[in-house]
Amino acid sequence: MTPPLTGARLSVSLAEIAAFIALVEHGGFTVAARELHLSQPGFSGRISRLERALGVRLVDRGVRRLTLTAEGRAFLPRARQIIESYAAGASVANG
Amino acid sequence: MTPPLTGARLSVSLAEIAAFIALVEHGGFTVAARELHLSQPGFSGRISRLERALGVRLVDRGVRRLTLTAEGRAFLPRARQIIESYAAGASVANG
DNA sequence: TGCGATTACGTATCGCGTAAATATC
DNA sequence: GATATTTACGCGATACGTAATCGCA
Repeated sequence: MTPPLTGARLSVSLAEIAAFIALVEHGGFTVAARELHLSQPGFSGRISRLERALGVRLVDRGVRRLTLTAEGRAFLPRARQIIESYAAGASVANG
Repeated sequence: MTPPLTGARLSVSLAEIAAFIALVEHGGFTVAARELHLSQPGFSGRISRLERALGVRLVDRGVRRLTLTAEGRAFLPRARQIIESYAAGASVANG
């Protein structure tokens, strides 16, 4: 019925998951934030909230080139699935 | 990159999507609310916010037996996919 | 009339922006 | 020393619970 969700919270919003994808695709907080029309601290907050909800670090900070943790790499395809499913559901819902 | 998302908002939380699934599985607001340890108005709010974010009605109110709208039926399998993907991603993330 | 869902409303929490601080190279 | 991210902090918005109301059979 309801899957295990080992320690993870459901308080996550799709905006936070989309932010993580954007972060990876743009290769940095600054660019991704600009792309999402968000301030840098606001964007950083979204990533932090996602990590806190998952109880795990997704990205390695302080490196010139952005790198994901092992958990981040593992989570990325799932994140894409989530957004894809939602987009499909939304388009089916309102035409 | 970022899918179309026709009019739908990303402000949706997974808790709201899970609420929709619980509503269907338990067949009513009252039971589903109790099952999620939420007050009835709180639960009703979650469903309303999801509908507002999608810009579409998911359930037919005022009917003795709970019935979904066509959009609700279409959205349901996507909702399940979303929660499934998140559960998979979360378990992969923190073991 | 009775049960189920919504509305009203107060409160606590959250989310984001501006400004300041910190860290890495 | 410059660029990139986090922290501090304040304000506006959101989410939930309690209480009251509405609606349908």
